[in-house]
Amino acid sequence: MRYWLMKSEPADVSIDDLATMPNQSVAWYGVRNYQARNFMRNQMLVGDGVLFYHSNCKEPGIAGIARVSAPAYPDATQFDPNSKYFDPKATQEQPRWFNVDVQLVKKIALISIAELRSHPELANMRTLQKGNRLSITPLDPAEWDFITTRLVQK
DNA sequence: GCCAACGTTGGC
DNA sequence: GCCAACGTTGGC
Repeated sequence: MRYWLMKSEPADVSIDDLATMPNQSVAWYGVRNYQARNFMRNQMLVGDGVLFYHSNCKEPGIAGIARVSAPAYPDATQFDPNSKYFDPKATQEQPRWFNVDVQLVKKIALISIAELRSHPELANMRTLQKGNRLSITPLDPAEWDFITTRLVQK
């Protein structure tokens, strides 16, 4: 069992959007970075813990707790010429991009990036490092525990 | 809107 | 295989 932080732009898919999806589950489509793809394809398992993070928005931060609900499979948007995620070099026989499904566990009161930065326990979180842009990052179990037991409001 | 940081592309 | 140029990310 691993733990992950996954960034989503709320203008695209927000925590409230996730809550309205069938089974409160969504395909994590659109990842076009090899490192993030490899995390999904090679390491993520059903049941892994996910922090759902709102990025590139007015109030960046952790907006909810989620879980991996399906193992990686080819990202459908790479085959769709009308999608902004279309990849002409991808084929059905040799897909280039993969995604897992992510399911809501619960929405939480937003934990802002400023709050995350204020805790020394979280100083090594990759999302908080200068220049980090990776949209999927592994979390230490200690970081997951700290956030889900100390920072999530009851 | 700015811009630092980073990943990808493509000419050589 | 190097590396400059370019495009993107994402907090501020």
